[in-house]
Amino acid sequence: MHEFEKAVFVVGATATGKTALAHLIADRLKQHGQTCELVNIDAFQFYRGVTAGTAKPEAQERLHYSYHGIDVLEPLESMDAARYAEFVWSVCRDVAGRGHLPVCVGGSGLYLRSVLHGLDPLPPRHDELRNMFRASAAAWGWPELHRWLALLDPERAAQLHPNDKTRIERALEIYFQLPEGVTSQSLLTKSKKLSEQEQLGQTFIIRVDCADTVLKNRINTRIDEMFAHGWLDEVIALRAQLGPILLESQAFKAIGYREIWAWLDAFEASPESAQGSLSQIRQACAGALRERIATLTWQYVRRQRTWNAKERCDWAVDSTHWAPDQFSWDNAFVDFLSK
RNA sequence: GGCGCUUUAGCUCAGUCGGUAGAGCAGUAGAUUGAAAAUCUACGUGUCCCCAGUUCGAUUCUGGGAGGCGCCA
Repeated sequence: MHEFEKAVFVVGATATGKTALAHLIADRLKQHGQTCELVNIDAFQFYRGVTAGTAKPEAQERLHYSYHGIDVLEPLESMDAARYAEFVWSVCRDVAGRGHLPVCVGGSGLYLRSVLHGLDPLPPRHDELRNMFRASAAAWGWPELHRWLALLDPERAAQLHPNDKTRIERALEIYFQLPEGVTSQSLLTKSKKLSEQEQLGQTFIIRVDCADTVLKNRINTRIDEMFAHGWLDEVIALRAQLGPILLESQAFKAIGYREIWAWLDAFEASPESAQGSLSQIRQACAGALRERIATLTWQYVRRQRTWNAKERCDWAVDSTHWAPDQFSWDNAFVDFLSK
């Protein structure tokens, strides 16, 4: 099974330098006559208007490296992992058709997984069903829906904790879309460890990581840069344009957006807002809010590392002392490129 | 200087009508099959500010001291 021919993946936790490494690879290969095109595998960079907080590459970089998969959705639209994999595969085929090399960059574990290995043929996302389940859960609580699931799909229910609302909801959504007599478990074939699962093409996986203290500093610096790039104004504008419905959107699940929103609410409700100026808001952003966002980002790093540890790694790059001019190719990577 | 409040986990604070204590957040580990930067799970010994007194027993009561906050001077 080949969903795409040949692709390089640059993966790793946030702020470890995936993008810089991908650009370096593209530049070096260009010198040897090989053109790369970059493909975003980040679950938030595809939303238009949600920019400052998602560390998207600069506009010139997007052109220069022929980026795909950035700003392809409106802020209130949503994506799912299976659709996303289809998109990446088709982009990679196009890129290969031009004789270029696709380099996929990103840190979203489930999305990487679905691109690298594919997902089993379960029924798709179904928002009407989800809304029904959510209404029931609001009345009865998720443990009650878990008990219900235990009657309908006992095998799946046994795997899920009664509080795991995301997965209970998904399991019910699957159950109600399957023909009678077909169980979700009977459709599952991908139960092997990720590192042992079949690959859907010829892939080379580069994993970037960085020492904790350095990474924490980079995260802080990056958050400062995000605010300097107008993160706050971006949230203010989106809020005025689209309103509270944004809080329900997938795009706004990106770290920091809901936190900034809540801070704006609190600020407007406070007495200081009467004579409050934007500079006061910016000051506050440099304080407690910034801390909170750094904490959330670090927690995310930990989750990414837990996930990444289970995926194959062909070349581990340590970006702690990042020096592009001293960077040398890994032999396995050279072999992969020449194949 | 006087009066009041306060001192308990890395932080914010509960609580023990006297039997050595627990939430949230943080932290650590793990999970993850179409929301994934999401979501979920597990993990809690800390001179209960210090000294003395009462008591079988004090983090808890009493007295003194020290730090913090507030009000009055």
